Amino acid sequence: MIKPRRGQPGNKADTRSALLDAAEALLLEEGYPAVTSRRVGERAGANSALIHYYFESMDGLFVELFRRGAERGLERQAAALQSPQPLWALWDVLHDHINTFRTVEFFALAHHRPAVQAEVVEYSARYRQQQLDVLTEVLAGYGLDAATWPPVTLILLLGSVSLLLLIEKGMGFDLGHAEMIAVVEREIRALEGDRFTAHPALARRPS
Amino acid sequence: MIKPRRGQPGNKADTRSALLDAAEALLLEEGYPAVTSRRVGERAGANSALIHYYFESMDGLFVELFRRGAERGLERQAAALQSPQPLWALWDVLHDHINTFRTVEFFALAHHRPAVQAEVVEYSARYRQQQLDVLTEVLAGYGLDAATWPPVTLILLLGSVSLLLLIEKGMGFDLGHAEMIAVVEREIRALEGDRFTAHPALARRPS
DNA sequence: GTCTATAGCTGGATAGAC
DNA sequence: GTCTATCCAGCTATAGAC
Repeated sequence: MIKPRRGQPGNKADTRSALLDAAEALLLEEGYPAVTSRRVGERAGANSALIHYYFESMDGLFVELFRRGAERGLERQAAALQSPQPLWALWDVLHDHINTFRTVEFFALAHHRPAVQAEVVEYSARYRQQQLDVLTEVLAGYGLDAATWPPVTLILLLGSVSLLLLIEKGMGFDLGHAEMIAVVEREIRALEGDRFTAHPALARRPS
Repeated sequence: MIKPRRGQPGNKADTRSALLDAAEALLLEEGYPAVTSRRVGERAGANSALIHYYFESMDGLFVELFRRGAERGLERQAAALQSPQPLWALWDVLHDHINTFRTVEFFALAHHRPAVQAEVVEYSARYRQQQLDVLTEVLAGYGLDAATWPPVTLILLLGSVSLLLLIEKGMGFDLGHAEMIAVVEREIRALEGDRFTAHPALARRPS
């Protein structure tokens, strides 16, 4: 449990990862303005000058950080979509607050760092396309009329509702949230039936 | 059309407003990180020290700026809700990209300025309550079953969809947006009938 | 690879003249 | 009220020793 410092034996070449990990922790705990070269270096137990050695610039660090998280998210979503109940699984993934917090911070960052924006747009398209590829067939299998409810609209509804709910909840405001969640889950149930297993987040929570 | 400088006759005591206007312009054009004391002062044709004279701190400026805009928005929303077609009118108001951009910037700001967060939460509640007060009756009048579709859920759906669409559009990403808008407007039409008048934004646009 | 040291800039805030 | 001048802090980035 000793926090290893860089440059010691046994910790060779993962300074790069340590910097990314430190940046991610700061991003989640305090938001992107807290992700400065000095603080990232300090938190990683390394020198801030190394950020420029590994990533060229703060822009490079942010882009790399976003990519790493987005790739993980895509894999996680792909796994969820392969569940026997892809709608429930997708709802659970979207409803994860850590993921959403990350997303919101990068949306905000994208406003002012063109390099980040390009990355966010590219991965947004990949996320949505992946959802579409799987759910188009699944929803047709549920007997949903694609002319009336194009799959992409259900995807957007799920995504937008969970985003807004999590943003608001993060600020300590939740007027109407319970009703909204009840309605969403009722509609999922109408298509996909009752959840087979418990909500992963609940299952993971110690009783 | 001459940009007046502070301190000249005929422009007496509105330096305060000029500072707020400058801050707002910067916020909308470049996002909140561009709203610095120096730049606000410069843009307002005034001295940056005056920000501390009028608002005590940058925090004070942001809070005041948010309040001013939020009050205007509330009035605008109240007017929309009194329309003969309140759902169409609300959809139009929510769909306004300037307003939404403002909102998103302040959501982001709220993450790191507790004073701003408190303000955002308070006004969020007032917005939603105002929507509820009017639409609860209206929707009942349309014959909508409140047990199945509580009014607050429709309000949240409209709000969340327009927020996500505008965020994405702002980044140059709009996969599925057309389908989503078509579905939303179809559902509004089912409740409230065809729009009586053209979309205000379209009506305002020069041919 | 990792460090120290530092240049160069921009920010918020305040003191005090007018 | 409005300005100038200034303090102090924090940031990114780079040069160069080890």
